[in-house]
Amino acid sequence: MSVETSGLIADRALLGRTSTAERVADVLRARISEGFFTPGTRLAEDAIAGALAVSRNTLREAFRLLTHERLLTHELNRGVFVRVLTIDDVIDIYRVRKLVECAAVRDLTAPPSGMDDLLAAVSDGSAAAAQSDWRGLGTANIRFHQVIASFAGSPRVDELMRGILAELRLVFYVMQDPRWFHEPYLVRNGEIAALLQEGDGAGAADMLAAYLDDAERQLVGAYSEHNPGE
Amino acid sequence: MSVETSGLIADRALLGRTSTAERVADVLRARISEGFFTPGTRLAEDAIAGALAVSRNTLREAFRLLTHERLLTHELNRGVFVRVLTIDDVIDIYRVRKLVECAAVRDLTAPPSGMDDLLAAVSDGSAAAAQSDWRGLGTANIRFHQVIASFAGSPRVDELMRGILAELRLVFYVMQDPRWFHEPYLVRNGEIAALLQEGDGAGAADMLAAYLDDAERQLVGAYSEHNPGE
DNA sequence: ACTGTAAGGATCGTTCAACAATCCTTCAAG
DNA sequence: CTTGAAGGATTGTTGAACGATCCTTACAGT
Repeated sequence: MSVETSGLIADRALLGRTSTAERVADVLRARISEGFFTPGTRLAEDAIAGALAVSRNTLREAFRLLTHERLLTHELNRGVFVRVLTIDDVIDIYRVRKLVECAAVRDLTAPPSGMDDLLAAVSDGSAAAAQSDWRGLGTANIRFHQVIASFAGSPRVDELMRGILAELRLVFYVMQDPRWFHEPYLVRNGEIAALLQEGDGAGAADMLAAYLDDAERQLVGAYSEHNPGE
Repeated sequence: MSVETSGLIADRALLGRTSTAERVADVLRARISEGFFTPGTRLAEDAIAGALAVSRNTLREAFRLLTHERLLTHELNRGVFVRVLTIDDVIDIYRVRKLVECAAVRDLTAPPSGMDDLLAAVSDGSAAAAQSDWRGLGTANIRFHQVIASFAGSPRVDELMRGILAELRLVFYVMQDPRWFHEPYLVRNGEIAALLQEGDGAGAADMLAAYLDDAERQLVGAYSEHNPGE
């Protein structure tokens, strides 16, 4: 190479433009996670293709992406629907979270890089709670755990966690009253962060496990009550 | 319900027929994992659509699926290619395997259900090795670890593992001499299975960690030698 | 009241053809 | 050896079309 190009390889990602199908998927993903499309809603091809001004074929590519992310379910000849999670799904999601999040922190003996992101998520949560912004509290809480998983230092774990938490959001928007669900865990997030800053990964892992058990219990309880069947 | 239907819910999956795009994805996935399409190969839309007698649109849906599974990469306006793993990918794959497989067995205190599948994988591997069927040995080895992950009892972990191991196969077919890579681990698989049968999950987890460290080292060494760049 | 059948409309599944946008190759010029 | 331009090839996206499947409604039949 004649000139210094090594500084540019980090910019490659910026060049990776995005196709229409992916942008459509982004829009739908955002709409779903914001609760605009609630679980169980059917997404008709003609209607949505028309509304977004894309062709049905392109929309179907986007549907395939989101179906693979488990945000949509696809029933042959019936269309795609926003996923409705069963209790088993919720249980499994927490199984994965316990496995991943605890393993990500258990072997830590020093505050990992990215610790500031974790503290930022905690303080953002506090700020949101102080303003009674319960939706913001939920977002901060989710980011907290995303950062926890990132301590594994693995892109694949990050992506897994992103998907798992996106699924979990499907539940949050089914039940009203996010305050009731998110507020109790604000303090515990702070305690976990403190343990990690002291380099006590094992202690943080134990506390996380208890945390997740409680959250799962609470969620399953509310869910089976809200959805007596199944 | 007037009749006993609870036994039928397990059959629902059988009813879920499959679309053309998914069948096409199945074909391509099999071709990739069998080494027919080697990493780096470009999959031209016209050629493959014609060969499989499906339309380009349907084929593109299949491409999207496989891209999301990380078996293909998609470059805008250039087409899709069979994924070529970098050393960082290999390292990350083993990071995930260590995290998942060890966590799946560490807390076991009794031989889990599915233990027979594990033993079957071991004996299948032995049988394949006895016949110098190195490809069969590799398959048995992969199944062994798939079963290990299944001890987590989580469908999502199962799917994650399926994807991770499918990615790993991309490496196996790049390097020749599967015997050299798979044979040394046959004995260790047996030892791990024995520990699990004694209910010593922690011991099995430790041995798995060492196993995976060795395999990663060996693979990275061979890979950087085969691929000096990067 | 319950089951079965038939017709109709709506939506999905898939294909095909077309065209613009982008990339790759070739080749000539500097 | 690099730059630029022309040309062909492939992808990205659209629109229309048609058969297949599902849903709804209506109409019997028991």
